[in-house]
Amino acid sequence: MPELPEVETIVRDLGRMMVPSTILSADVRRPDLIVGDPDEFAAHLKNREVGDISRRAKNIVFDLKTGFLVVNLGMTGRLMVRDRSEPDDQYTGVLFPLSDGRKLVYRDVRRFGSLQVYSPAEWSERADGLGIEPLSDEFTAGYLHQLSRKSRVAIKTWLMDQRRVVGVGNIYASEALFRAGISPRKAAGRITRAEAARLVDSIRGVLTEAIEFRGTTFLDYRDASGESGRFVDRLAVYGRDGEPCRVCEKPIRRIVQGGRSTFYCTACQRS
DNA sequence: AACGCGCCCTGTCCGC
DNA sequence: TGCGGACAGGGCGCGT
Repeated sequence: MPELPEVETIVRDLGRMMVPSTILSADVRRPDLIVGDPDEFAAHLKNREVGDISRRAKNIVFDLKTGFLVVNLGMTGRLMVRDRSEPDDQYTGVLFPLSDGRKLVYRDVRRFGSLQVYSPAEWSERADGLGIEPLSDEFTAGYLHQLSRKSRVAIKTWLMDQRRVVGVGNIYASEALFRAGISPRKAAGRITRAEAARLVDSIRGVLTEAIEFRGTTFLDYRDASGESGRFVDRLAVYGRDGEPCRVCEKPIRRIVQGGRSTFYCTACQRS
């Protein structure tokens, strides 16, 4: 569900709302969400001070000083801070009562998300194995161009593979390719150096703007207060099958790549 | 090695 | 109205 801008929005909200704070315990209602032993998970979360909350790829990372709580929202996961008295529903996966009378709630209808506790060494190894951050200085035209050389998959599918560049999912892959004027069907290995430069700028631009608008609520996404993201109004192609292109007015087309919907303008994205 | 596919799970919508 | 199929911001593990 959530891509980099949505996760970043939640991380910034949670930072304001719960740093510092203390997690009293973990009430695991849906054990299949926990990677590893749910009992060990709960044991590690007894009276843990939250030192820092950050993002790596699409993961929300709580620094508990003794280790890291890492939350991946999957498609429908939500992390919210609520008053302890507010009711929970059947989709509540894990409840974390806080020492100040509030609670951190993980809720997930489809349960594709996951929560895991890592030791500092385990987390640093895992984080090192992820692709680079698109908003970091490492993400350059040279990097993208070089790495895409040997791939024959479509560039849209390539962008969504988290082993090279993280954070870009189904919505922003389509949006970035539209901004760059590149067809989503073009083989990654045929992207030119100039196109790579445009794509890097487009990815950076669309992710940055989406963060400013607090993410895209297409269906399920909510921020840490339960509010929708406003970038949905700015989407150029995603979910606009048959509607006129905002630039040339030709109808936006939907195709399926790797089992996922892709949206693009056949006129504006010819290369 | 890279790639394509199936699967995890629940809800909603659309066509017959 | 009922039912089957497609589809929904992700990611992992498998076989080729």
